[in-house]
Amino acid sequence: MDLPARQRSLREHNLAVVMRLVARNAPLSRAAIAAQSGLTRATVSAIVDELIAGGLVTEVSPPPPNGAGRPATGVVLSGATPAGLGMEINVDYLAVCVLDLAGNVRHRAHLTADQRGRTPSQTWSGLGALARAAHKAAVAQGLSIAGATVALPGLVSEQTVRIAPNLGWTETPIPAHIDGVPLSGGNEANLAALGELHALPGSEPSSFVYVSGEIGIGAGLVVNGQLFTGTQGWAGELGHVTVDPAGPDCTCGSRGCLEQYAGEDAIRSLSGLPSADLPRAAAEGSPPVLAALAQAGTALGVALSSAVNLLDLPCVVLGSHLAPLAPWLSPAIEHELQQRVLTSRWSTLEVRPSALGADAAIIGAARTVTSAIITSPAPYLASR
Amino acid sequence: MDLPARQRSLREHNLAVVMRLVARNAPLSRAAIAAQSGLTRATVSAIVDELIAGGLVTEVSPPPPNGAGRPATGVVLSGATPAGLGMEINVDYLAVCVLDLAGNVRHRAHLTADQRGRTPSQTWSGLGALARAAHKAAVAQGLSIAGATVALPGLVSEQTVRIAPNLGWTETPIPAHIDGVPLSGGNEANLAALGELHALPGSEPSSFVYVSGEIGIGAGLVVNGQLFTGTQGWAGELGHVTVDPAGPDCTCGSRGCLEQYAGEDAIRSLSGLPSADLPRAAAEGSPPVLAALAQAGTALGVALSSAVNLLDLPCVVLGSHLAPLAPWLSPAIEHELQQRVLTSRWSTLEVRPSALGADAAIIGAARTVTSAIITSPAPYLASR
DNA sequence: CCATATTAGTTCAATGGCTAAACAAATACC
DNA sequence: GGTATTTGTTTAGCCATTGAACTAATATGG
Repeated sequence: MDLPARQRSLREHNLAVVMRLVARNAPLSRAAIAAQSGLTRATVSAIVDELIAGGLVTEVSPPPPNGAGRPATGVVLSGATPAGLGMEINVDYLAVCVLDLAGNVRHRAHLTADQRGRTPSQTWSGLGALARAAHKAAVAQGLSIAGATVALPGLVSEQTVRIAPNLGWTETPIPAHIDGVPLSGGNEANLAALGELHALPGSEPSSFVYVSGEIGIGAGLVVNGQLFTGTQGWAGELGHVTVDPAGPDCTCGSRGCLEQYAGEDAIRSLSGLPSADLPRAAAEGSPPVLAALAQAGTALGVALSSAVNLLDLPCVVLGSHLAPLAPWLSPAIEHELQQRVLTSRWSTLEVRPSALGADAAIIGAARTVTSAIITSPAPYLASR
Repeated sequence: MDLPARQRSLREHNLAVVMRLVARNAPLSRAAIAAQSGLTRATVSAIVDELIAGGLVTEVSPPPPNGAGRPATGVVLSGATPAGLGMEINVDYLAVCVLDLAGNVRHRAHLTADQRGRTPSQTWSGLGALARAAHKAAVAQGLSIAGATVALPGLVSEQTVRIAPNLGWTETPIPAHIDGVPLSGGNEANLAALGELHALPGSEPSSFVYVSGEIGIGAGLVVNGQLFTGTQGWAGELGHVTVDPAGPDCTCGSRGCLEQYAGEDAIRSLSGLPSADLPRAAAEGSPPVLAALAQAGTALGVALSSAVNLLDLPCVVLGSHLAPLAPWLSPAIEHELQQRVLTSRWSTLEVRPSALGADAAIIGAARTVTSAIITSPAPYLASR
C-alpha cells in the first residue's frame, strides 16, 4: 500500500538522492551535487551537513584549482562507520566478508568444509564463528556492522530455506540475528548477481542473467539495474528449464532439465572423467573434456535462449564453477543465442565470465546491507 | 535518475495516494480515506477538494446511517471527464474502445478487415477513421480523451514497430497523434495482460503469464500487479521458447519453437483440417482436432514450465484464439506444469481462459491512459 | 598590487503542504 | 433535550525547500 507523504518525507527522499549521487560519482562538490540533483545549493548544504553528522559521508581535500572561483570541497561516502556483513553457506565451504559503505572489502574469510553430513544447526554454528571473527575485525577497524545477509544454495522465502537440495535442507529457519546483528537470507544466485552488478565498470550492461553453476544451476536476473525475483522470490530456476522434453530424468521429478546437461556432475559424467580438474583438463586440450564442454555449452545456449526470449536480457554472466570454463563454453552458447533469440538482430548478445569469481555471493550479500543505507539513509540516521 | 523532492512533491504524491485508494475501494468517505491513507482528515479534505475541482472524483449520496454521527459523503472516480482511447491493429481486424476513469467501456467498435495486403499507411488511415468516430462519440457523452494507446502484434520500442511479422511490418513509425490525441503504442500481449489484470476480482492472482495465441504466440508477464517488459520492452517472446532443440524450422531462423507446435496454423496443420472452426470441432469431439489440441497443450506446458521456473508466476491465462480452446488445452498444460515446475509442490499452479476475451488488448490499451491519470493525477490537473 | 569576475558555500526570509487541536455539522440514543 | 459519536472544516504552528543576498576564495588583467 502507498505511504502518505509528510514534511519529513522530503528530507528523507533528498538524503537518498544525494547519497546515490555521491555513491555513483565521488568525489562530488556540494555545488556539483546541486547541479546534478536539481536541488538548490542551500538545500544540498543542509543535507550534506546532516550526512556528515551521521557519519555517512566525509569531506576530502579539494583538487587543484583550475579556474577562477572558490575551490570546491569533495564529498565522498564514508569508509569509517557502517558496514555490511555478507556470508555464504555452500556445499563445500563457508565464507564471510565485511564491506564498507564506499564498497571496499575490509575483511574476508573462507573455510573449506563439507556441509553435506552436518545438521543445519551445526552449519549455523560454524558460520556463527566466522561471523564473530569478522565482527571483531570490523570493530577493530572502527566499523560498525549495520546488518548481515547470508547466501544459500536453494529457495528462500520469509526468512526460511524452503529447500536446498545439495545441503539436504528442507524448511530450515534462518536465525533472526547472528552475533547480535540482524540477519536475513537470500538465494545465492540472486545475491551473486547483485555483487556482479556493482562490480561492472560505469554504465553497461545493467541487465544480465547471472548463471550460478554447481551441481545444480541457478540464475540471478538483473533488469535495468534491478534484481528480478518474481512473485515469491523464486525466479531464476534456470537449472530446471527444459532442454529436451524427452531427455534424462532429473532429481526434481521432471525430465530433460538443463542441470542434467550442464551441472558439474553432468559435465564430469559426460567427459568420462569423474575426478578431473575441469579447467585444467580443458586448458590441456583433453578431447573428452572439450567434447563434454561443447555439449554442455549447447544445452546452456538452448536454455539461455529461452530465458533471453522471455526476459529480454542482453548479457549472460557465467559464475561459480562455470566461470573458469567460460572460454570453452562460450562459443556454443553464443552460437545458440545467435540462432534462437528473436531479437538478436537488434541487440548484441554477450557472454562473459564473472568479474568477482568466487566472491560474488558474499559481496552481493554484504551489498544488500550497504545499498539499503545508500538508498534510504534516513532510517539509519534516525537509529543513531 | 532520481528526481529531487520539492514542496509541491508532497501534494502530488498524496493526490495519487488518494486517487489510488478511491480507485480500489469506491465509494469512500473522506474520513475513511484519512484512516486508510494515514493522512489527517484536514489534508484529505483539501486533496479531495482539489480532485473534485479537477473533475477527477465526484461525491455520491451518503449511504443510510448506521449509527450515531454525521452521515458520510462518498467519493468515487468521476465518469464525467477524462477517458482513454484504446485501439488494436490485428491481422484480421481493427478495434477501438473508450474507457472512462471509473473503468466503464463507453464506446466500442470493431472492423473485420484483412490487414495483410495493406501498407502501414493504409492501416493507420483505417484506424484513424475508427478513432475519429470514437472521439466524436466520447465528446457526445461529455468525455474528453486524454490519450490513446494502440496494441500491435510485434516488437515495439521507442514509438516504432520494430517488426510485426504477421502484418509484414518492419521499422514502422507509430504516429505521435491520432485525431489530435497523443498516441503511443505497445505490444498486444503486454496490453492484453494489463487489461486482464484489471478485470480480476478483488485481489488474487496478481501474477500471471498471459498467453496471446494467434499465428504467432506472445506473452504478457504480470508480477505482483506490475507488467514486466524486460530491458527494452521485448520480454514475453514465449512463441520462440525452445520446445525441442531438434524440432521443425521456424520462420524466426531457430528450430523447435513453441509456435511451430501451438500457433493457430500449427494446430490446424496437426489436425489435418486447415479450415476447421477449432472450438466447434473440439466441442463436437473431432478426434484429429482433439489429438492436435492435446499435442499443442503438451508443447505449451513444456514452454510454460520453463517460463514459470524462470519467472515464478503462479497462473497461466490463455487469451486470443487459445481462450475458447482452453477446456481442451488445459489438462495437458496442467500435467506438464505439475511435472516440470520445481515449485509446484509449494504453490498451486492455475490455468484459466481470459476473462476479457477479444477485448483484452483494447481495454488494456485504454487502461494505460486512465491508469496514468490515477497513478499520477498532478500532471493532468496542471494541464487543465 | 588592486579591482573585477567567477565559482563555492552559507545565511535568511518567504512559501506552501501537512499537522494537531478546536470547532461546526449532523446523526443516534437515553 | 442533553450527551455521545462520527464526519468534515478551520486555524495556527512546524518544517523543508526556495530565491536572493552575502561571504569566502580563487584567477586574471590593467
